[in-house]
Amino acid sequence: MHKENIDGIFDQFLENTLIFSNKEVLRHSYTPDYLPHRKEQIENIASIVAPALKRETPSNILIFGKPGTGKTACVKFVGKELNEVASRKDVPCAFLYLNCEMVDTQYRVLANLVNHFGREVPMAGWPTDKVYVEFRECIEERAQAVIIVLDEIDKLVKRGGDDLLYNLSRMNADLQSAKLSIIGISNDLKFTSYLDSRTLSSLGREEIVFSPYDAEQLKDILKERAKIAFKKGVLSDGVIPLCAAFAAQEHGDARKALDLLRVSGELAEREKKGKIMEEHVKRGKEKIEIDGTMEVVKTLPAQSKIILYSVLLLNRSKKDGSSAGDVYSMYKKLCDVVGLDDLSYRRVADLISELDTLGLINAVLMSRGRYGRTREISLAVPSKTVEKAITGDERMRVLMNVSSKQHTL
DNA sequence: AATCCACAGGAAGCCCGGGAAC
DNA sequence: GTTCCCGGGCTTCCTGTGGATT
Repeated sequence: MHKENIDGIFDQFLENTLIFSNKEVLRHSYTPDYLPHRKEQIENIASIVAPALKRETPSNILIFGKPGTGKTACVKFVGKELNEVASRKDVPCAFLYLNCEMVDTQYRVLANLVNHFGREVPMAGWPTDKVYVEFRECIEERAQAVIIVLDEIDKLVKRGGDDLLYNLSRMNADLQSAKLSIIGISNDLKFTSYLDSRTLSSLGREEIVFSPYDAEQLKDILKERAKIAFKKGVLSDGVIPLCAAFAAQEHGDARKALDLLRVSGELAEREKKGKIMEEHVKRGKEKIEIDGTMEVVKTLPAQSKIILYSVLLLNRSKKDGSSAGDVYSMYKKLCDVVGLDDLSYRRVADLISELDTLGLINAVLMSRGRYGRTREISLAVPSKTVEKAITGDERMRVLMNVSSKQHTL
């Protein structure tokens, strides 16, 4: 009897998929078999990488493009094909993918690579050069052609991993039989300015740019996925164009378009509607924005939460943006209220920059002439959402009692 | 033209914890 | 245990700077 009950609970969710037939297709982890409007780039990458199959060294590649322009998907696609051909023809060839957002230091990248070949290297503890030696032995041993994909390579470089790139790009010279080449993927066009010129000339032998999708192209992408993702006839006509139009506004980000389509579907499903309407897309857009900021703010470290709350309070009492100095003195007061030690100005300045890159605040460098140079800081997301997310944290609850009037400067 | 504000942001170094090796 | 190495968070000290005011 109990069992029946439990089954019943899940049946409710499993059977009621009026909308989706395969939701996975709409997630970004999914690599599709067909990438509309990227034929040129795929062929380009493939032609550069192809020498690996003839036991020659492929040139290194740098790939640039805004988020959601299909860089990762294309590279992974080529990699998959390459691995297939290589194993069919019995050519020793390895195509390794690493995301430098997670694996963001020289040591960790190397350790990851070596572990990939089945040798054990601890994730900490060894001197770096020892890991280098290990890596070289790995690939020499099998006389492999190794293609390393470093996704979000700009993150690695900004955190001081440029040594790694230098060393890797130079390594080819003293390899006996193995071949090594690197594909770097970056969102940031200017990241090359952080690189040593020798590294750059080797790494950027080939450059490929992925331009943002326009609304028409996004429509094609969405249509392609929608075929697999949804049951027949659940999409009303305006849905895909609307998703595409919203995403086109946001720099042609295909991921956002897919997210929007998925969330719209989920909304429709939750309401037990058999059809996704344009209205679902509009609400879906709001939901994504709010959920996104909630999540980001909630996971912020305590110090950053206090800084963000300072910006919020200052924004409420002033019309224009506040200076970094204002934020800091407010921050110190709030630290006192919460009962946390305050950090140095220098440190807070860095945390402010982080909040800026997260898109939670806008920090614009302004020169006020005689009155100095400072960043004018304002909130970039709805203050209600931020307030809700921060005061949801037990430790921050006392901040609810602080009104902006009490603490104007 | 010189001054000078209110910071920006680089460099160096400290301290800690995680982990390996001896 | 002691002694290494790595990397993150943080502080201290520092030099650099756009432009309104003098």
